[in-house]
Amino acid sequence: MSRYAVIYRVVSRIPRGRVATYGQVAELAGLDGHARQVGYALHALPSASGIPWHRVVNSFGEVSKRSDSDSDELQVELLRAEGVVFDTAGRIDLRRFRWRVRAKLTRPT
DNA sequence: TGCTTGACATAAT
DNA sequence: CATTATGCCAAGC
Repeated sequence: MSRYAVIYRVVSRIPRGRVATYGQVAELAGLDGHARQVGYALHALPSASGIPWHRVVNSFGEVSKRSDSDSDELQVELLRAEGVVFDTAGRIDLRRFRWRVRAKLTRPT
């Protein structure tokens, strides 16, 4: 199985209205630490793949700006359409929208 | 075939 | 969470 396939599977598992970071996806995909490949996998991902790639953001909960097109805007729109709220800095409050599947990553203060 | 770049993360400063 | 440096895998040239 390609590493990409695992990544896609994990991304597909992200609940609607929730977001996950590249690092988290990488960890869940078994690519612990290889967050870069997650982003690259999504980059190579076709638009019609049905994968909710827009639910994947960087560590700051912000939509990463890529070299190509205005897909970043699209990603924001898609997330907002799912109920995800962006603050004035264009970032997501991970404390509320972070996809918690791993208690290890959650920090209940 | 080999080097550079890329939707990032983490540790150190 | 600021910046800088390093690591990882795959794709492009």
